[in-house]
Order: sequence, then C-alpha cells, then structure tokens
Amino acid sequence: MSEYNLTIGALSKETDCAIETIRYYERIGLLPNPPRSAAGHRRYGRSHVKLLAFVRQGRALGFSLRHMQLIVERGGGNASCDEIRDIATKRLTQVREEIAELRRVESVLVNMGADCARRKTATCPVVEASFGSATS
Amino acid sequence: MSEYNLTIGALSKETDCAIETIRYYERIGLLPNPPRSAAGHRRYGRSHVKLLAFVRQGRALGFSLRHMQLIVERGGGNASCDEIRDIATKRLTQVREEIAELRRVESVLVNMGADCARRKTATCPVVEASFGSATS
DNA sequence: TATCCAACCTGTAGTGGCTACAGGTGCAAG
DNA sequence: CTTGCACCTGTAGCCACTACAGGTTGGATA
Repeated sequence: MSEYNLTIGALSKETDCAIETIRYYERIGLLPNPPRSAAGHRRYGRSHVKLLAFVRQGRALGFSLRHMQLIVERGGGNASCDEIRDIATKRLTQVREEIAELRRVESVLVNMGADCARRKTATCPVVEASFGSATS
Repeated sequence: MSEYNLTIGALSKETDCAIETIRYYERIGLLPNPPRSAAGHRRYGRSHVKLLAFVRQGRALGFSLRHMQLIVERGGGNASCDEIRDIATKRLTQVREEIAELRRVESVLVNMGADCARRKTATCPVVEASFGSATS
C-alpha cells in the first residue's frame, strides 16, 4: 500500500525540479513533510509526484508560490473554483500585457540594430543619442 | 558653468526613478558619486539626468544592470559598438523567445478558463486534472 | 569485510534589483 | 520655536531559487 519508495533524487528527475528546490518548497510549507527512512532520508510516493508536478506547471504558467500554496490548500474544496479562476483570469490579463510590452521592446531593439548597421561611427549611435557626454 | 542644482528628489522626478534606486545605483558604482552640498546632500547636474535616463531606458528594454554598467563604462570608446550591438542582438533573441513562451502560456490559460466555464463541478477541474487527490 | 563514491542530510549565505524601514540631520515657513 | 518635509546612513526584507560547507548513509566493488 504505502509505497514511499522514491528518493528525493528520483522525485527530482521525475518532475524535472531541482533537489534544492524540493527541499525549499518543503521548508516554506508548500510540500508536506515526507516520511523518512531509518537514516533520515526523505521517501516520496505517487501523491508527491503529482503535487509537485502540479506546482511546477503552475510556476511555468507564471503563478507565484503564494498562489500555488493558496490553490493547493483550497485544493479539494468546493468554494475554491471561483477563487482559482479569478487568479487565472488575472494572470491571463497580465500575460497579455507582458506580450504587448515585449513587442514594444522588440521593435525598439530592431530599430536600434538598424541604426547600428547603417552607420558605423566611432561612437555607438545608440549610446551617443541617449547618453551624450555624460561620463562624469 | 557647474550647475549642480538638482536634489535627489528632483532627479527622481525627472527620470521617474525612485530615490532609493538612485542611491542604490550609486552604491553599486553604476552612477558616479555626485558633489554634495554643505549639509551633505547630493547635487546633480544635466549629465546625471542623461545618464540615469539612459540606464532606465536600458532597464526597460530588459538589459541587466551589469550590462548597463558595461555599456556605460565602454560608453565613449570606439571598440564598444560591436560589443553593445552583440548585447542588443542577444536581448532581441531572448525577447522573441519570451514572447513565444508567453503565447504558449496564454493559450493554456485560455483553455483552462474554457474548461472552468463549461462544467462547474464541486472540485475545480483544473486542480482535479493535474493534482488529483494528492493532499498528503 | 574494507573502501569508495555518489547521494543524501542540515544550515546558511548569495543572487538580482530593488524596496522598506529605523533612526537621525538640515532647513525653511508659519 | 516648532512643525514638517526632504534629505542622510545603514540594514533588513522581498521572491524564488541556487550554491555552498561540512557532515552522514547506501550500495557497489576489490
């Protein structure tokens, strides 16, 4: 039944999450304290793999650890869906803003490159333009 | 001539950069130590405004402070243009990768929202799917 | 059985780029 | 003369890790 046969290294490989990070998550209370072997080594089961994979997926989507903690705590509850959807919706808005901002950045960088390629003067035109002779 | 008549507060307003951040930049050697008034207050001139504005613009484009420091140091030199263009090119690549990644994230979030709206079960389907009954 | 090395353990400090205090000084207006 | 603001220094906190130092354990080999 209780097949806690995974070492922290094995869990790390399965979830593609660094060992240090797993211990960190445990320390901040995001992952439960796993059972220990006689020698004090952590032993994990399938449930831990699922939970950690879930957290990592959330992180990859840009949710904070605080948010993941909130979701995990409220995990099974029935009043939680709205709350979670709210978090997800906010994140979606944020992602779209970030994309818009990065596109602006992209175009600025492209223009910079174009300027740079056009005239190769002694002083970099990029620096020259914004920066002038301001070296104290 | 030497019109160092700007207080740190005035510089902060002109560059839209927090006072604490200005002092931080000075501490790490990115901004030069400005002259001081009799009372020990920092006094800035036009050159500082330009330099700080340049750094802030770089930051807004996603360059690290280390990079900005490098560019500022090499600022007037003639061998610097290639180096700077190299940094900018790398950043452009990175920005494009970030945009691609955020688009992936966006679509995942949209799907999540759709799932969520479709069936409002007791347990959140998002949590249910990835997370199962893993609450230790 | 002795030995070796990788994998584990704890605890602490460092990263980047700020941000937020605590506790003090200076200066001008009412 | 006292109120109140802007400034000063120095330190600690934030997030999410990451990187040690210095020690124990587990399993394979000689």
